Amino acid sequence: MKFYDLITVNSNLTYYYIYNDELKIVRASFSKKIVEGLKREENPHFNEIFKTYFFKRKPLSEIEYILPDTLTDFEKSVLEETKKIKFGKTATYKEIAERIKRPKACRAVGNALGKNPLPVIIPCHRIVSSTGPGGFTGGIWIKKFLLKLES
DNA sequence: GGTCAGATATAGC
DNA sequence: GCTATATCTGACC
Repeated sequence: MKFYDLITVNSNLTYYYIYNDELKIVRASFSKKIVEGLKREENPHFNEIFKTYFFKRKPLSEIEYILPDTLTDFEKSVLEETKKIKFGKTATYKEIAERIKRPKACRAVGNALGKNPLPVIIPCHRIVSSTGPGGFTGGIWIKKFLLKLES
């Protein structure tokens, strides 16, 4: 059984997350679409963690989550490296590519991050292009908002 | 400013 | 199944 809950960040930004009965996050998004058909079950534990991040601007606590097993090793590596980026820091697509021994696979890195099932928890917004802000699924303004939040 | 490289997914044949 | 095309890019021409 899966449930979801949400955090209202501001008037036009809401963070939705889905968790299972083992209290592990399985999916998150800034779009309402991923939670359609699911039952909302408020969860004080996760709620508190996300509130601390969004409103007190503190690093996200360790959160238990499950990555879909449909991800390839390459994608898992990308997400793992991304997760190592500290609060307030940024990295480039190239740096991630180099860390997973694929220095020329920077474009593939972008692709993997674009499919990131757990935005914020896996801080894909901290990955920027060397030529500009890069992109962000759902809107670049969300990325800018998150970076500003951490600055 | 165009092109190609790298991993993957999806669409079309 | 294979080819073409599209991605949150970067390097080299």
